[in-house]
Amino acid sequence: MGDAASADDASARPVATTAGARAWQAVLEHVESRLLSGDLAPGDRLPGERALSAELGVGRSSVREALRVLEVLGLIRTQAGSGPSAGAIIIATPSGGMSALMRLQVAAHGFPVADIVRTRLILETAVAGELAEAVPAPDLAAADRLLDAMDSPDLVPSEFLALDATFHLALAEASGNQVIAATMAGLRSGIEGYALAGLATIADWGATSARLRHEHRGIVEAIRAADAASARTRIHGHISGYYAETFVVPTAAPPTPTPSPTPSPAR
Amino acid sequence: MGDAASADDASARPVATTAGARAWQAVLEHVESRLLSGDLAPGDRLPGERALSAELGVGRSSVREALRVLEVLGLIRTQAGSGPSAGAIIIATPSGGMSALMRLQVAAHGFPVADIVRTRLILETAVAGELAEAVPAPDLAAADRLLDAMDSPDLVPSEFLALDATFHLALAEASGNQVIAATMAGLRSGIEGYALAGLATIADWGATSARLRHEHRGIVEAIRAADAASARTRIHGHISGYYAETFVVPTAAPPTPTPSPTPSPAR
DNA sequence: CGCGCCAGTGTGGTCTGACCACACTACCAC
DNA sequence: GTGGTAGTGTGGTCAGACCACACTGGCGCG
Repeated sequence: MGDAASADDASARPVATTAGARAWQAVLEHVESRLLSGDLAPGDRLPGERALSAELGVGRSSVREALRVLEVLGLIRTQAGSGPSAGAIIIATPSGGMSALMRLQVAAHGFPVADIVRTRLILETAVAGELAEAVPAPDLAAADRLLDAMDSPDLVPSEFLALDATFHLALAEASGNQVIAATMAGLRSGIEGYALAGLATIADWGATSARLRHEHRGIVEAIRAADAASARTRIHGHISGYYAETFVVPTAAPPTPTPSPTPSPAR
Repeated sequence: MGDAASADDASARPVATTAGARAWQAVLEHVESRLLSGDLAPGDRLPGERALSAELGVGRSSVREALRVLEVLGLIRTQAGSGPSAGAIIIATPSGGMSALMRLQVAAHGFPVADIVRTRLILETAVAGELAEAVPAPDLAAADRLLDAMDSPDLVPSEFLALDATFHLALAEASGNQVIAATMAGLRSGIEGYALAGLATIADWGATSARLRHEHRGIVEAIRAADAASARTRIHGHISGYYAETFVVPTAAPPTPTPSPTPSPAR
């Protein structure tokens, strides 16, 4: 299947509101085209299932199958009852869909954990570097709050890990790149189980958490100091260090390239 | 999954085979747990919809909604009829799900096109660097074939672009990182429409395509020469160059960091 | 005996109609 | 005016019924 363009590709590109071998795909395409045309935008309500069913000439079950997909993909939120907040409402929360995708693919052995870690390494290293180089200093308030919360001495490891994950996500969000932020959320979700399992292999949690906290501070510090090289190196060591400590994940990639960016285009 | 508003970290983790406010979620969780336990693996057939329905005590429609999600996410392939290839079969083809996710999120304005391009830049630059540094020289045969195909003089622009996309995907696949390969496939799918639209803004297609072909050769050449720095710089310039030429997408990130991998701190 | 056709069977795909729980709305009694 | 209640429309779920399809097996013909 790894052949050239369009081998599988679940949804064809007919674009037409109709068409589609399967009825539910027609619904998906209809919604997509209305989204692309600007007819539908985040915040809008989709027609009711029965209305959509009648409008497209398909059964309600088919409409529901499509809506289910949209819901899992983080495109809509459904709410029973009546009133302004009821029905299927367009939202754009990719992290949910990304998380579901990653978790299931890991479960089905579609994504090796090592690949996820390596991808995290690449993305986070790049994010740290970008944050450090960002001209208008990025807003790290959320990250700071999380670091403070992680200093609380009575956190159980799993709580600490949750804060840790949120901290890394906060950095990605601070970069302003929504694709990276959502991808990071998904990656983390995919390896969550493994990170928790790795917890058991840590001998001295106190020492490890202290080290992690220190590394976190160092990363934020490097970003604030606009020291991209240091930020990249630190975050790379931080991530690969944790996985090296908990379970064997060949990090493969070199610690990190030095920055030396060209002066740079504005943005 | 409706974590839109509140802190989204840990949510949707019931894990239990049962549970789940909605019936279709129970099915999803059941499949996921069987996947995690190794009870189900790629290549296996899921029980029939009717059997699953009876087994879990939910209606067939609910089972179907869950299967639809699994199908879109690239986890299963369904085939009507009878025989060994019929039914719902576990596969692990994340690129399909990733593509659907990206396309729809872009359509719903959940993902700005600029962020996708920036992410592509980061991933591809890293991939090029890794390929150049890979100890057992990576297999670039697929990439070579695509480059040869792109030399054909009678390609229409859209065909050329399709080959171009496949070439970039081939590089990602050569890196052996499935997460990156799938992500790249998704990213490309999300901006496909924009790339095609940008085609119209190119004045001299012949010159542009010649330049692209030359840049491609240069990238592969740098990788073969194990010149990571050059590979990174070239691919960064290649990608940002095309988008700069077709439509305004602030590439933001600096051309690319120089390599200087761990082992040999040359320079 | 061998080959080809065809009913049988089980699968996913779809539709229909029904019921439930819920949330909001409107109305009516006090 | 205030309170509660019936009404209405939504998604959520279920049950049953077809259909198209692909494979299986047996039957009949050569």
